[in-house]
Amino acid sequence: MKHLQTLKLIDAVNKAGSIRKAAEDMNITSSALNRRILGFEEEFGAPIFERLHGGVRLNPAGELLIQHIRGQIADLERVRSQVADLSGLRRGHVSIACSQAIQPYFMPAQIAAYRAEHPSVSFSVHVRDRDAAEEDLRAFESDLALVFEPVHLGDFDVLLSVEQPVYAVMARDHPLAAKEKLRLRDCLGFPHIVPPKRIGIRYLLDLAVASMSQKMEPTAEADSFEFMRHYVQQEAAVGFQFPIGLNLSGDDRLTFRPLAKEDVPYGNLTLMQMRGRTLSVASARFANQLAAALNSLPNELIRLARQSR
Amino acid sequence: MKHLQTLKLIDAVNKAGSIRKAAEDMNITSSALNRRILGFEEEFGAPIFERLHGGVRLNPAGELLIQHIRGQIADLERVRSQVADLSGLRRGHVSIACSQAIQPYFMPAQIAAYRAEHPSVSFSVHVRDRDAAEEDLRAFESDLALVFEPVHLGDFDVLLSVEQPVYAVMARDHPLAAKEKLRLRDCLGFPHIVPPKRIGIRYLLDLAVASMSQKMEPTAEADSFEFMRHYVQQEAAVGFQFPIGLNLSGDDRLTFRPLAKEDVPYGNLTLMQMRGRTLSVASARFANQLAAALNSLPNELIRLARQSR
DNA sequence: CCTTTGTGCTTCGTAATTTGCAGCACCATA
DNA sequence: TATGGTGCTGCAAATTACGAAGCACAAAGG
Repeated sequence: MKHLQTLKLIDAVNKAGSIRKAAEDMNITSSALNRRILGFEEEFGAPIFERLHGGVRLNPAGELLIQHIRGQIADLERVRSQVADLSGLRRGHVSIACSQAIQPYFMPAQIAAYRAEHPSVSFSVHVRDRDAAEEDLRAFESDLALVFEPVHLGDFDVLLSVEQPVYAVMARDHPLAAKEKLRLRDCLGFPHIVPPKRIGIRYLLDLAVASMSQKMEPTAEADSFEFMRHYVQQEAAVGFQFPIGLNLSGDDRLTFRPLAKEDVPYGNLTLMQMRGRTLSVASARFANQLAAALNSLPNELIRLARQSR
Repeated sequence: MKHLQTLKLIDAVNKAGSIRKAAEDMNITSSALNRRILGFEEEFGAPIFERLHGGVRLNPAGELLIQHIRGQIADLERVRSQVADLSGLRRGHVSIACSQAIQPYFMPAQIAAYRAEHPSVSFSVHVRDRDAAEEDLRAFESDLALVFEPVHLGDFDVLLSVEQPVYAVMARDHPLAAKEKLRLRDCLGFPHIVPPKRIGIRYLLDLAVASMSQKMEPTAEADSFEFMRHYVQQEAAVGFQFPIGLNLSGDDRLTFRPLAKEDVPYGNLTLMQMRGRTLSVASARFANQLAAALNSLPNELIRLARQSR
C-alpha cells in the first residue's frame, strides 16, 4: 500500500537500528530514506528517533508511534480480509504464536482441518515461550496466541482458557510405569529433566516444589521436547509434558502418567488476542475452531488415555 | 499528514457524494482526485465506490474501509496528543457530543474548569439527541458522548452512568408550585409541553404514561428547552427537564419540582466512548473530570434544591 | 426531441516532488 | 592517527502527480 510506505520504512529503520541498513533492506538509498524520516518528523511535529553514534533508536514518542503504525497496518489487513470475504473468496492469512507443546500434534491437525474447508487461507506458526508469544501479539506479528500460563493477562483479550494436567513422561520399562497415578515426589526420586524457567510447565513445577521439603534437582534442563522424549528412553529418567503435546495412544516406547492435581497445579492453556483488536475473518474463524476443539479436548483425552492402556 | 491525504480524500468524496464536488471542497481538480481514487482502488484490490448516474456512493467494501480510515485518523490524533503530553505541553483537543440538557450549565462550567488548568486544550461541543450522539461516536466525530438514555449500549464502552430524576418546570405562580412533591398525573391535568420522541426525557415520559389510564396530550412539542422555558411563563403550562439542565437556585421566574420515581423512572445520564478505543490524553482526562463531577452531582443537587426554597 | 447540466473518466504537456550520487561533518574504535 | 561506521545535505535526473481540456454518458428541462 502506497500510503503506508513511509510508516513501513520507519518500522524498517526501527528494526534495522540504522538508516543505512534499513535503506539497504528496503532497496532505496539512505539519502532518500533519511529525508523521508526527517520530513515525517517535521510534519509529525516531534522527532521520532534519537540519533546516537552508530545508528538511531526510537525515542518515547517513536515508541508510541510505532505501536500505532503496526496497529494501522494490521487493521488495514483485516479490512482487506473482510472485503475479500464478502466478495466470496474466503482468502486470508492467519498468524499464530503457540507453546511448544501445541506444535507437534494439535496445531498441525487444526490447521489441516481448517484448510480442508478454506484452501486459500495460509498460516504462519511461531513457536514461542509464554513471554515471547505476548510480545508477538503486542508487535502485531501474531494475530492469536495459544500458550500455557500466560504472564500478563492485562493487555489481552482471553478468548478461551482450558486446564491441562501435567503428565510425567518415561520409558515403557520405567519402574514408575507400573503405577496408575503418580505423585510428584515419586518422579523427583528418579533422574528428571525439566524445561528452562521461561516455559510454562517449569513454572508449574517450581510452584509445586516450593511447598515441598524435597527439592528439584534436574539431571538435565532442555527447552526441546524432542530432546526430553529421547533422553528418557536412554536413562531411566522422568520428563514432563502436557497431554496436548503427547501422542497418548500411538507411542509404544513411552509411557505417560498424569500427576495429581494436589501435587502440581493444572496448566492453563489460553487462547488470546491483542486487547480490543478486530481480527481478520480468517483469524476469527480459526480462533472459533480452536475454541471448539479445545472445549471438546477433555473428553478426547479421556478416550485416548483409555486406548493407551 | 501527508500519508493520510488519499484517505481523507476518500472520506471527502463519501461526504460530498460526487468526485467533482469533493474535488472542489479539497481544492484540487476532479481529474487528479479521480485518478487517486482509481489508483487506490487498484492497489486496494477492490472497488470502493459504486458509480451511479449523478455521483458515487460507497459500496460495502467502502463502508468497511471508511470505518478503518476514520479510526486511523482518530488514532493518529491520539498518538500526537500523547506525544505532546509527554513533552509537557498538555495540548490537545476534546470533541464531545451531549444531550441538550447538559449544554446550558453543566458543560460550560466543566470546560471552563478544565481549561483553567490546561489553557491550550480546545473543545468541540455537539448537541445531539441520543441517536445522533451514538452516530457521532461511530464516525469518530466525537471522542466522548454524555447523553440521557442511550439506545444501543453494545458498541460502546460506558465510562460512567448516573441517575437523574425528571423535574417538572413551571412558572413561579403556577398552582402546582405550592406542592412539594408532584405526581405525574397532577402535571398532565394542566397544559403540558414535551420534547419530541427522539429525546431521552420524552422516552421516559412515554414509558410512564403507558402504564397510566391518563393519556399524554401535549399542548406543544418542541425540541428546544429555551422555548419550553419561556412557554411555561406565558401559559400556566408544565414542562419537563432534568435538574442538570436547570439553574436550580438562580431563577426567580420558574419553579422546579421533582417527579416521584414511582411515576417517572429516573433517567440514566451516561458517559460513553467508542468501544475499545484509546482516547487522547486530553479527552481521557476530561472524561475523568466529568466522571468525578457527575459522581458528586447528587449531593450538589440536594444543596441547590435546599437553597432554592 | 433536443438542449442543458451534471456525472466519471481519459489524454497530454507541464509542474512538483522524490530519488540517487557524491560528499561532508562527526564519532568511536583500532 | 587511520578507519569504518553513522546521519545529513546540494544538485541534477527521474519519477510522479497535477491541471486544463475534452469525451461519452445519463438524467432532467423546455
